[in-house]
Amino acid sequence: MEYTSLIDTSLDLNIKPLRLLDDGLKQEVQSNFIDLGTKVPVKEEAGALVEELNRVSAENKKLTEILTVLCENYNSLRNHLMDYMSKNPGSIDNNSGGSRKRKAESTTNNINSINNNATNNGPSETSSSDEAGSCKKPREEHIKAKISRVYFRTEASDTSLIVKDGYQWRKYGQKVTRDNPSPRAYFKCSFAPSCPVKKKVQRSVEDQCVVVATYEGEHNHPHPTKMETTSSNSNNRCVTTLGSVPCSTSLSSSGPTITLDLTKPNKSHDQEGRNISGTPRNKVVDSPELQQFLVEQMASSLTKDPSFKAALAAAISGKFLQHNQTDKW
DNA sequence: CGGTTTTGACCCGCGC
DNA sequence: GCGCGGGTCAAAACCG
Repeated sequence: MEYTSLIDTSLDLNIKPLRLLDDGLKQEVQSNFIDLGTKVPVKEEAGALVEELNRVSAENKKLTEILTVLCENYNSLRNHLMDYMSKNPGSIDNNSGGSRKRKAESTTNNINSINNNATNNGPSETSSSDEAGSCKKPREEHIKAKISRVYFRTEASDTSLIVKDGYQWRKYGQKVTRDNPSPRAYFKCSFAPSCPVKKKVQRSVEDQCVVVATYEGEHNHPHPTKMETTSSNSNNRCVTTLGSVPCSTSLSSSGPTITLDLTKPNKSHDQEGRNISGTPRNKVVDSPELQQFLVEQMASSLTKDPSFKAALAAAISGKFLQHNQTDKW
C-alpha cells in the first residue's frame, strides 16, 4: 500500500493550526479578518492594506514555525517508531507489509489525522502492491498500484459521489460497507482496460461533508482535460498551485478548507498528485536536508503567494464566522 | 444507438 | 468449513 509509505504533509489549515496559537494571536488574527469587511476612508486604505499585509506576513511566519514544529515532531515520532520496531519486530504487523486489506480500510476515515500517512511511514512501510496483491489475478499482481487518497469537501446535501478530477470515470459498482452508512462507489477509468486506474469514493463517516476518494494505479494516458479538481459543486472548490506546491481550497458553506498537498516536491507527479517517477517518495523526504528544504519551500510558497493569502484570509475569516455559530471544527 | 449508471448476483479472501 | 463482507460482474435501465 503505497499511501502508507507516503508522507502526507497536507495541511488542513482549517482552524486547527490556530488552536496551536496563543490567545493573543487568535485575537489578532480574528481582528484582522473581521476588519477586512469594514469600510475605511480611502486615504487610510493604502496604509491599512500595507499594515494588513504585514500582519498576514507575520501570520505566515507563525504558520511556518508551526509547520517546522510539526515536521520536527514527525521526525521525532518516526524515530520513536523505528526504535520501537527495532526492539519489537513484528509488533505492528497490522500496518506493515502483511496488512490485511480490511484493516487498512479501517484507516480510511481518519480524516482528522493529517499525519496519518506520515506516522505509517517508516521501516515497516507497506508496498503499494499490498492492496493490489489482494487481487488474485496475476495480471494485476505485477502492477504496482499507486494508491493515493484525496479528501474533497462537498455540500452535505450533495449525495452524489461524483468527484470531478478531470479524468473520465465509469462507475461499475456501489456498495454499502459495514463501518460506514454512506455507500462506496467504485469507478474505473473510462480508458479501461488500457488504463488500469480505479477509484473508490465514499463519504467520511465522521464528516458527511468530506468525500474520500481513493485512487489505485496510475493513468497511462494524458490528462484528458485541464479541468480543475472540483467537487460536484464546482463553485465551491478550486485548485491552485502555490509555487511548486499544489493547493486545493474548499470554500463550501460548511466550512472552508485549505489543503496543501505537500507530497509533491517536484514535477514527478501527474495532475492528480500521484508520483509518476519511480522514486519512492519517502526516500525523498528521508533526508533531513531535503526535509528542511521542503519546509523552506513550503514556507516560501506560503509567504510569497498572494493567492494563498487570499485563500487563507477567506478560510480563516469564514471559519471565524462559522465558529460564531458552531464550534464543531 | 452507444455510452453510462444502477443494482442484484456472484466471487473470493479472511476470520472464526 | 462456513459465514461475513468487500470487490466485481453483467444485465437492465437510463440518457444524450
